[in-house]
Amino acid sequence: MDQLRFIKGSLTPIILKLLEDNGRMYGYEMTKAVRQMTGDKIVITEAALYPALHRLVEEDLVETTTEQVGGRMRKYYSLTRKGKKESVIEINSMLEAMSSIQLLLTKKLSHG
Amino acid sequence: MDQLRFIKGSLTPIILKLLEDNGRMYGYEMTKAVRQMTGDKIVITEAALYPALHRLVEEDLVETTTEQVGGRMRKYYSLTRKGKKESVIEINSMLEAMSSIQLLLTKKLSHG
DNA sequence: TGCTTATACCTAATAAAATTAGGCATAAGC
DNA sequence: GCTTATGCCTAATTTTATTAGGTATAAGCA
Repeated sequence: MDQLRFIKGSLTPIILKLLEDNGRMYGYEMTKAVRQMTGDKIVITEAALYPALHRLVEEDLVETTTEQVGGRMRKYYSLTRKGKKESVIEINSMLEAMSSIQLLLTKKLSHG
Repeated sequence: MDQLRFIKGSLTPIILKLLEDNGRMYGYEMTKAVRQMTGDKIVITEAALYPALHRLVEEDLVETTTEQVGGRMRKYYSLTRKGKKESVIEINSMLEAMSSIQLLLTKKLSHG
């Protein structure tokens, strides 16, 4: 069981879903959560995650609060009001698209 | 019913599936086939398709034969022996990845 | 006849998003 | 004292699609 291909474009909806379900999370926690929940099948690297989070902040879908925990800083990310609306759309749009692709890849594509 | 988001990375497996099922096809035919089969929900543009086909030829997964039909040239693409093996892997890998992402986006992602 | 649409191939420039390959620092485990 | 885990991040590159076209033949219709 090695790691699956990571589907490009799925990172943003995954982040939004995590925040939708958990209220707030910090980056490192997200990477661990996804690994754990998928048994390492889906691995979100920090190099992909942080730029994606910063994009979401830029788009005003996500906001941050920073806290000191132990001797380290933790930056919590959570959905803005706009982000809560958009995440529903984004997640459903991704799911619909994947269903169509699955159909294409599953059924016999005879043509002619 | 407008057009869905196109999932990045799905184009190659879709091409391979089309060729697997139909033996050989030409580019324009593929764009029409996918539109028709998905009711325009998935639209493969020629600007994405042709570079992808050329990449597959470069990788020796796909080969071409050119025929004159009417007054126009048609370039047929088909799987090489290597392409037939790889397409099974590629398609299954994509399907597995999508299943995992669907689970992530569907179930409650509580953490902690 | 002349205009538009369909067929059929393609490229160039750009943008978007991930990968590769790190850096930096604190804390915990052995 | 060394390694692993926690926790943030960036820069350069690569991959892949989008935007915006070009070229040409054939068919449909007014």
